[in-house]
Amino acid sequence: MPLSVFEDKRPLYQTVAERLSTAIEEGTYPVGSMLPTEAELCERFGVSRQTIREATRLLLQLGLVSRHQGVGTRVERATVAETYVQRLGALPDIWQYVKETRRKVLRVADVAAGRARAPLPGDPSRRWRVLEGLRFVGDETKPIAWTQIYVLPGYAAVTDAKNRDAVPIYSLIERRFGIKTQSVRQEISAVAITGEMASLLHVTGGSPGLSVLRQYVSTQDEVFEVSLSIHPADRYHYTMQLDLSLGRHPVGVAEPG
Amino acid sequence: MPLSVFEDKRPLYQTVAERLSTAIEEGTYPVGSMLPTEAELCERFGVSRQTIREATRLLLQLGLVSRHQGVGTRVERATVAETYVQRLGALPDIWQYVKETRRKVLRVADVAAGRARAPLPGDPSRRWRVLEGLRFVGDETKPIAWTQIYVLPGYAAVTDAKNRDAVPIYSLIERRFGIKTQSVRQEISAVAITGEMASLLHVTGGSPGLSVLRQYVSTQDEVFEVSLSIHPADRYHYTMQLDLSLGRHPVGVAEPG
DNA sequence: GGCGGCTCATTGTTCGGACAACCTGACATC
DNA sequence: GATGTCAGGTTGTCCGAACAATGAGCCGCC
Repeated sequence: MPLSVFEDKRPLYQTVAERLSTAIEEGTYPVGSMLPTEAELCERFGVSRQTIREATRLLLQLGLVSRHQGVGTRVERATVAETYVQRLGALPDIWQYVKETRRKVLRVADVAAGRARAPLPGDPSRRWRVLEGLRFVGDETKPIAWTQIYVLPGYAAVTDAKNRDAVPIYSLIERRFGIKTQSVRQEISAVAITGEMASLLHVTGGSPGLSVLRQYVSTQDEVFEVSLSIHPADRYHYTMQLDLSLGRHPVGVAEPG
Repeated sequence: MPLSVFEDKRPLYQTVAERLSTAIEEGTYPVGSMLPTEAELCERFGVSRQTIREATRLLLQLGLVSRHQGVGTRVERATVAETYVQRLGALPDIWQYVKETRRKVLRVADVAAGRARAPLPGDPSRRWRVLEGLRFVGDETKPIAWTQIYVLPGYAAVTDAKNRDAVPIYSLIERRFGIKTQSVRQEISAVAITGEMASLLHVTGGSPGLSVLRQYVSTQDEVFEVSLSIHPADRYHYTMQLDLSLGRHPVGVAEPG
């Protein structure tokens, strides 16, 4: 079982890592079971503990194993995780147009969650601050979107901020209240643009529109902002790219095992 | 400059890493410059090289520095990269319904890129194989989508496969020709459903629909499949979640510096 | 039975040392 | 000027060793 002296230009720990990952894939060490202890691996491969730790560190990065002090090294997966991810440098990239557009607020009001146009989480009788308006690009007179932004009452103060129309609301809330956006949920669908909204957007009634609903979730797991945008079909489309990504991709927050 | 004996329960290398990252953020070591050599850092902090390497390994994982054998350790960023990512366990998750739906192909033909309904890359005169049909969910008689799938002529053979209607086409191509999907570009927009498509989808002419256009790019950087789906507004919406992610996020392939 | 403390196995951290691999720049050579 | 060679410096790899931190299980006490 000790490593052969031949055949190897690569570092020792890489060879060890490959042997281990092969063994894992072949079921020698089933998912959920424990890898031999570091001391035992040292003996088996005839290398130092440093080398074993460097090898298992590679497996760790690939998400194949997890190490637990006082317990041991557990096999988590048989094969490398493969995931497609959409990367955004920052949240504003969601709207690729956010920098070149301006917002015009038409109405500010308080509304009960149950009576809002957008689905708001929590108690239906809870009141949210809502900012309603239009979004324009450049000097165009035709708006690119009709928008509603719902803000939790506790953060409603930001709707009075001077730079309210120049900076994204979620960003104002983050700065003013020291919270951080943990995730954004989006729901995109098609709708018919009718009634007052149609005339505001300069389209004929019943025209198709793209509806984008977003929920901003803070690190405290609180939905602190919900936004709804309706775009005329010919003035906006949503593009994204998903890239293949290998390695460690925790599927959830729960610990495996 | 050596570390104080007091105040520290954390591992040494973490303290060192924090001191270094602070120095980087404050501009003591500007982006693009070289960190002191490991030997020098050992002296300055009064720790062993192992500790220094463990510390810089942390900075490495955060994307703050890069190490180059024979050269040194270079500062790459002043602050931690922050990114929002959408994770998909596997490509089929794009359609969360893919497993519960079935495809019915109405037409198979060859068409020049320039005359296709979907924008196809490359020479407009190049001919693609196109699979046109409907997608149903369960036993419903109303289709959930009208779809077109364009396949490069070289891979057109898969459109004759027995399990053509049960497995995603891109997956067939991957398996049969041994290629791998590197990325998927998506464009989502709203459209009006008219003409023949409206009657096939059982909606009245002019109804709003959600259009999803996808380009599948292989690891050889070749667009090998393009798909177009039109969904009636009330029968489908696209949901996704973007999660905050810290650490190393190479924006491009190019090497920094 | 349940609780607390003890022991023991295992990984985490840190030291000191040695040589290999690699890059850069200076120098010699053609 | 272009090319090859060499020396020096820097990170990469590997060894041996020791102690700390942690978690699981055992055991006794209440």
